[in-house]
Amino acid sequence: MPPTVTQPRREQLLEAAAQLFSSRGFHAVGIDDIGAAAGISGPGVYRHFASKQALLESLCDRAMTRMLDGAEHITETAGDPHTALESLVDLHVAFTVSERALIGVWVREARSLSDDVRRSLRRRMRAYEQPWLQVLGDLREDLEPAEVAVVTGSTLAMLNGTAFTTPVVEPAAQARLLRRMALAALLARRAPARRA
Amino acid sequence: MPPTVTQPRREQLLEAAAQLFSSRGFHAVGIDDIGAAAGISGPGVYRHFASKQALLESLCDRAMTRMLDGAEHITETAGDPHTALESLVDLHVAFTVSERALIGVWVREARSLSDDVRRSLRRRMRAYEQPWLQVLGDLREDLEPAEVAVVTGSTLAMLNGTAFTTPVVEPAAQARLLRRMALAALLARRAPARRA
DNA sequence: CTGGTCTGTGAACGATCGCTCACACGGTCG
DNA sequence: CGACCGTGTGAGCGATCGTTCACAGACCAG
Repeated sequence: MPPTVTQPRREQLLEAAAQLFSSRGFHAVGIDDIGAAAGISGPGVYRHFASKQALLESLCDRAMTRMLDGAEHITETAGDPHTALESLVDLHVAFTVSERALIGVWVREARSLSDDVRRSLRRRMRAYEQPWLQVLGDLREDLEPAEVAVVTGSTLAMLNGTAFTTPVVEPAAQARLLRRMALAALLARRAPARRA
Repeated sequence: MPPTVTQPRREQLLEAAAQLFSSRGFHAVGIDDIGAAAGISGPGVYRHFASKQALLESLCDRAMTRMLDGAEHITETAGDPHTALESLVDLHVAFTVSERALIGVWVREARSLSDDVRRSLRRRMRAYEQPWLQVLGDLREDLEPAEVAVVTGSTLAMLNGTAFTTPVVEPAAQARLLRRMALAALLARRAPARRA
């Protein structure tokens, strides 16, 4: 076994909190639980974070930052709309696989944020959705802008939903399935292809 | 205006709790809030429910019962697999529209239930998904059973996800969109139909 | 009228929990 | 060495909140 490089305490706390908040919920997790999961106990957490709220804010901020970092990279290398959409889907699917806990926290615990922080994060979320709306608006001229938004939001909800179910197939296979489903949902026009 | 028939207090409490739990979260809502929203105050709630937990259990039980009631009705009148699947989708879409609050409570607050109750409800949820797995297994011979389960769960997650977003188009239009997306996602095989 | 049940109230209790505080230990610097 | 700083601890405070309790009015039966 290679020598285990111990992460800085702050990082341990963030990962512990992500796991705990995601599985048990923000209000059901105590400061003592978080500290214990990171190897210290109780009030030691306050040497690294100002409050339990601040921990939650750091987690949601981190989730949003990581999503935006990837999305920015996509829009730069934009090809034709269809491949761009495929790239966006692939990116988000990969994110739901690699950052399950962060997704779960963001989706389920955003309500527990202060109004200011929640508004700010929602703004950044809209920025994340912007390329989706742009690309899908080009591909789906049969839809009004509001409908494009609904389709985008529902697709993201489907992908994010995997953070709430225990995985039952290997991650790669699940990613392929989700990719196909997402693209089908995004591009579904009237009279979906029906096979004999 | 017809004379307003005042609902029994117990029903007022359930609806108030559904709204509050769904929008603010179980732990963030106080007994006083629930009572106030139902026209009584604080401890009066305990004349109708044994505890706050019991209220949550009643709500989740009600959500599951209403879902199962409808699903049972479908499997009786089963036609060919494809129309059966369409009926299942239509039913669930209608449910997400008419029972937004209950869906939100069930999806986000199931963690706050006792282990016993949660297990029982999860069992009933599997019963609800059973016809989906049956029908979809017939239609998608390219998938293994575990994959059929993933596709079903993801589709339901997409539909349920609408409980978390403020509706932006009229309900009927949203229902049509969701129906088409769900069917496309459920039936998406490799190489989704690509248009010029 | 009298006794009983149902439903409501305000006051208060008890437990939980986020958070603060006084203190301790190990490093580093002058 | 001694001062300081970063990091940890256990004890305890203060507030919130679910819950209980004693009591009161409405309604009904006998």
